[in-house]
This record gives sequence, C-alpha cells and structure tokens, in this order.
Amino acid sequence: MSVWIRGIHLNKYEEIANELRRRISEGEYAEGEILPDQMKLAKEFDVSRMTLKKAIDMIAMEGLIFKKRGVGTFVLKSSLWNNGDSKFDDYNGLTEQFGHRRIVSKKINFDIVFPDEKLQSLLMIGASNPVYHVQRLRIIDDKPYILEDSYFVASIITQLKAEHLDGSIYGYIRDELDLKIGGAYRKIHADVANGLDIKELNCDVHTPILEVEQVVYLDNGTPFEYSTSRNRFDTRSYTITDIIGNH
Amino acid sequence: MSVWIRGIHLNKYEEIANELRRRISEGEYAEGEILPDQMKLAKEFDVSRMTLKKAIDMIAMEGLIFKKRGVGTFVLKSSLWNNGDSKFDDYNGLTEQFGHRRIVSKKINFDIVFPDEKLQSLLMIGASNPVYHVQRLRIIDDKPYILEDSYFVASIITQLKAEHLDGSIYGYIRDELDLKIGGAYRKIHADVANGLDIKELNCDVHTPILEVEQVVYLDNGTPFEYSTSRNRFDTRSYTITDIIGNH
DNA sequence: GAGTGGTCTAGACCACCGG
DNA sequence: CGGTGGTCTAGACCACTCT
Repeated sequence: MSVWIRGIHLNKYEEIANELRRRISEGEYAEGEILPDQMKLAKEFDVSRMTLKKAIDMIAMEGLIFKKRGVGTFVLKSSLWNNGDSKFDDYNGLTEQFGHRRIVSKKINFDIVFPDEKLQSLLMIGASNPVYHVQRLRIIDDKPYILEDSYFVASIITQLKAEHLDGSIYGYIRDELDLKIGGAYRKIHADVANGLDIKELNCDVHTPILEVEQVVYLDNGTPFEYSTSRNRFDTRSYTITDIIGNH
Repeated sequence: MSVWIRGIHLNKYEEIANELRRRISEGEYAEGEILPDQMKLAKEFDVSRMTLKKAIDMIAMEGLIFKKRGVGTFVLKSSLWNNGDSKFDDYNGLTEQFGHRRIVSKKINFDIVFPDEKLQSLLMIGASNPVYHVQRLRIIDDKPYILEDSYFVASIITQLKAEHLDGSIYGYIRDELDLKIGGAYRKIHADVANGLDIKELNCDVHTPILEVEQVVYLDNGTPFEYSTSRNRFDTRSYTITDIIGNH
C-alpha cells in the first residue's frame, strides 16, 4: 500500500500530492480553475476520500490551491512570490539551498566554551555543559553573504572539527552523526551593523542588517543549536506563506 | 457531535486540543514528560483514534508537544520564545493585537488611483481597476510605531472612507463588509530609512528599518490588499515556530 | 435540493523503537 | 517481542454555498 521511488518511500497521500502539484505546475489545472471534487479524485486515484483530502490539505498549506466548503477547490496563482528567497520551512543549510552556486566558508572563530545564562536557558543545558562556538562567513560566488554565529551543544554534536566548518555542518549532523532535525524557533529583526559586520560583510556603520536568530531542535525535541545569521539588508529576504485552514 | 461554548462552535478535535493545552499549561503534563498514548486518550475523551490524533497534531504544530513514532508524545518547554512579538499567523490588524494599549492612527495619505504594473500583477486586476491607496502612521502609547502603505482593491473593499482609517480597516472588512480573510504571502527585509520614515518614525538617515511586504487574500483566494509595513529596527521583531511533521 | 468540503468512526495494517 | 505513532479504509453525517 505504498510506493518506493528511487529508494524513497512515499505514502499514498504524498504520491497524490506530487501528481496534483505536477498537474498544477504544468497547467493541466489552470490558475483560477476549479479542481475535480474530492469524490472524483478519490475514485481516480483509487483511495479513500480521507486519504485524498490529506493530499489536498498538504497542497493547500503550501498555498498552491484554495478550498472552500460548499463550493470547491481552486488553483491559486503562485505569482511573483515564488522566487529565490529563503523559505522558513527550509531546514537545509546554505550549502543545500545554493547547491548550484559556489559556496565557500571563511572560518572566523572556532572554539569550545561554557554557556552563559542565556544559552543555558535556550539550549536547556547546565553551566558545565560545553558548547562549540562557531563563527563563519559564508561566501557565495566570491561575495560575502552571511555572517553566522552559532553555538552547538557539544554533547550532541560530538566531535565537531575544524574541517567540518569548511563545508556543511548540517550535512555532518545529518549524514555522519545521523541525527534528524525536528524544527526551529526563529526570530527576525533588523539591526545596525557592528564591527564584525563592517569588516566581513563589506559594509559600513550605517548599513542595515537583517538578523535571523534561531534555536534548532532535533526530532526528539532536544535543542542543539542557537545561532544568529546576519546579512546586509540588500542581499536576502524571507518569505512566508500563510493560509488559514478550514472554517 | 459537537459543542457550542459562548456561541462558538467547537469540533471535537478542537475541544480536545483545548483541554490538552490546558493540562500542559497548568503543569498536569509537565515539561519533558510523556503523554498517555493515543489509544488511552482516545478512550478517555470517547472519540476515535483518528480524531484524537488530529487534536495532537494541532498542538504539535504549535510547538507545544513533540511526537516520535515508536516512542510516544512529549511535552516541550515553551521557553523564552513566547513573548510579545508578532506572530506570522496573526491576521488581525494592529488594533486587535494591541487592544489593551492606546492606538492612534495618523492619516498621511488617502486617495484612489489606478494600479501600476506591479500592483496589477500582485492583486490580479487590470489597469482600469482602481485601488484605494492608504498611508497611515500607527501610533501606540504616543510613540510612532508602524508606517503602513497599503493598496486595497476598490471593487472588493468597497466604500472605504476616511473615517475607517482612524480605527481598524480590518475590522471594517470583517464586520461591515462581512468578508473573511484566507491568508497572506509575506516577505520580510531590512531596508534603509527613506524620507517618510525619517519624518514619521522619529529616526535618521542611518536607522535600519524592518519592512514586511504582504499580499492578503480573501477566503476565496482573491487578493485584495498589497501593503508594506515599516518599523524602526528596535521596535518590532517577528517570530516563527517551525515543526517538521511526521517521518 | 444538489453538491461541495469538513468531521468522525471502528477498525485494520504498517513502520519504528525499545527492551 | 510489545507498544508506540502513522496510514488507510468505507462509510456516515454535518455545514456550507449556490441555484
């Protein structure tokens, strides 16, 4: 009752969601058009209506379609908002996001320290539980891009070494440590440039900075990273799709 | 098979979610503790397991609990991230968000214009379809807070009048026009202060600005508003909770 | 009234984790 | 192995919108 494609297991509702996404992106269901109703689609895919609805719900959450009780389900225009901006539900590091471009990391700082009170609280650890402190400048296509200041709980992200900093730390966490990421709390603000920004991001005292502050959790709920990522205001923005469910 | 409380209809899964939230917030299920399994909870609330799971899924999406297949469901610590910041899933205007404080709006501009190409595309309207152009400074507790620059599709938000600008435009949309909001696309960036910012937000040329750009949709998928909201960097930030589902 | 999506059931089987 | 959460079913009834 499920399918493997290229070694990846897909549930029925994921399969159906993929097929519906394809039909929408290829214009088989045009913008503004109404989709076949859930009964018809359930019959077509030979699944129960509950399962089909789950697929529909996923796509609706992504903002591709829109449901209205008593009326039907419509295709929304993906419009101008589907650009290259960072999405909030993206848990890959920069390395994966910009895989097609040349990414280099410049190590600014790498040591292991004891957490201050703020870190202890955010990472739910004690004062004697050391954390790796990593500061990197990520460079994309020869241009300075993001200034990262990260703290990793040493007892979780074990054996972090200088050579990992050159590439993707998240790749190390996922592939070598075999840990899974469960989610993150993020906070965005604007800020004034500080000394390090000025030095590394090629800006001056008056350049606005966009900062994303985050605590990242493993899939068992344990926080393992606190970090801030700083960009020049003109190099990055964030997009969010927000769809109210039901009612 | 459902309940009305204070005139509001609640589905079973919403009822159960509320009760579980209460137990968590009052410490009946303490932080880090495991919840009774889904079968037990389903029996307790006398619902099917599917319904109970739906309640659990809602709370998990909010970041209150964490599920792990083969293990169980745990309470997460809500921690320091539950502060007064704006949430992305908040569709109320400022007036509702800060209802307990004194909000005043200063009208800067109010007229009706024809949309340029960017607006035509974002709002899915033609060049001859007029839009209201509203610029307001929102003042909270006597301090300038947000500079709003909004365009409303005139054929949808009909009869918008100057007096509506003093209060909540969203209140007008919801209560008088009886329209329902379906969702929004939002984009956040930092920016340099422009002339209007300097004049109205009490800042200077070098003050970083946090800007939120958004297109808001009705519950039938029709876009009706494009707006930008600008704040001084030190007066507002945004938080997002991101939980990866399943797997 | 006809047709849509939303909720809910009672049960089945599966995938995963721990001991 | 037993117990967890995840998926899926085949149907029922409800809430809503439109004609």
